[in-house]
Amino acid sequence: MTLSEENYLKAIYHLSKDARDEVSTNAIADAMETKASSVTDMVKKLSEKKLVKYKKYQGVKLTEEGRLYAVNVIRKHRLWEVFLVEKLNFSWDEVHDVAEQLEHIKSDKLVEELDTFLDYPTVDPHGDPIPDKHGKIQPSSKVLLSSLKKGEKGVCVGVKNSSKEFLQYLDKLRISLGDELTVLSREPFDNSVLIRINDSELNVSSLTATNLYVTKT
Amino acid sequence: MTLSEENYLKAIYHLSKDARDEVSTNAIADAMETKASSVTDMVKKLSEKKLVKYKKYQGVKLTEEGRLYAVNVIRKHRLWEVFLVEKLNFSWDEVHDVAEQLEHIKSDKLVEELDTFLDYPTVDPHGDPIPDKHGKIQPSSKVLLSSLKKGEKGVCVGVKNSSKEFLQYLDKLRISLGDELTVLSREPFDNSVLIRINDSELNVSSLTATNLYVTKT
DNA sequence: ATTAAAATTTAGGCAAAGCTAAAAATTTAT
DNA sequence: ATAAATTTTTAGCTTTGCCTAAATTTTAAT
Repeated sequence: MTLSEENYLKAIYHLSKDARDEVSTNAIADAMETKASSVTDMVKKLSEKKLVKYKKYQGVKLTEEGRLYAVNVIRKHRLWEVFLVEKLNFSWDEVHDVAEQLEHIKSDKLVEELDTFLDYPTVDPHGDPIPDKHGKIQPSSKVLLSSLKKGEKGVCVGVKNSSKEFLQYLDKLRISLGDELTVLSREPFDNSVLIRINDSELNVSSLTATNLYVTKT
Repeated sequence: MTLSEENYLKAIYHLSKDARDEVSTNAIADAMETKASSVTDMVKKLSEKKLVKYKKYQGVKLTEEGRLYAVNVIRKHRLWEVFLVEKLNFSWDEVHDVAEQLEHIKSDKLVEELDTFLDYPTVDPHGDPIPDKHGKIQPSSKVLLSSLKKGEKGVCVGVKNSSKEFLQYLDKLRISLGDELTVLSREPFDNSVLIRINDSELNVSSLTATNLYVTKT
């Protein structure tokens, strides 16, 4: 399996929220920053390999084999992200490009040993679930901070908008990955949220609260 | 820089023990398991990029820039080997293929953080020196067990012949990487060596002693 | 129901990196 | 010193993955 084929499978997987719906050529081209004609070429190739189901002009859909392959690449990507953040001092926003390369390294032993070394993590640094080696995925449990009710607690696991500005703003607020927080109150007027975090109280704007993911605890 | 270019630079580096001598097209082709004509093509390309010095029919030689690039790939390869052996339970003979892939991952931060995480190792699991980030290499200090004199001590750091048979034989003798040993006596008749290792005495054949690297301590 | 617009595919090309076979240069051997 | 053998290069072809432009199909609009 080539690097390019793996990237196509991954893109198709991410584009099909629902396993039954078909993904359009243009959607894939946009996601991969390539041209529709290139997508058509590759999709034919993947189709011959029985990794996708494809009918001209009708869009494309992963076969079970293709899905498993894609999920395995995602498993590797997310395990490497955990490694980078927990062991090599990378921050949330720095991991993506490197994990994008590491996910293509081929070695089953490597993946399983890495999983063991990291103590079998279940979510990556963005709060997304890590598929197990059989391709099973726990449904994501992350929710937006804005959806927590008064009194509920959570742990910061990721951001929706990962722009540099937002990440730097979070740094300024001293909010970082893994921090625990409690919702003290919510302000109906402007939808801002008062939270307790790192032993101090902080009022978070609606915009911030709708861009910060937490897992309820 | 493409993966293929990196592999050529690395091969040329390994083939030129002496920085001044020129490496032949055929030697590169053999080392890389490719054809001489392919080598000629690539060498022209590297020459245009000023990474090698090349004159038709005269062989090829790394420029300083090319040498630095090659050494950096080797640095990454050896750091990953240390990681695989020390953190992920790989054995000496399993690391090569995976390190061969990992050495091409592009991220300066990754390399420096990995170096820190591993506590700045100076040799890889085969006893070969790890270049520093400026391309400086400590001369290798590994010697063959057969060269140690009576009373000298060393640490096992690698093998000359890395055949499966030999590695399995070492396992059977309970000799493994990092073990300390002392030469108790040498037998002039058959060049075998009596050593103390892991709190027991062991007589090692000449063939074994000439295939096992140690660093003197 | 046509026609216009949008999406998709086909056709034809390009660059990278490899190959084989033939030509050219160099080295070795008589 | 010349011929034979070896090494290296050139020429031309292949595959992968991408591109543009043109053709085709599907979808949307009147």
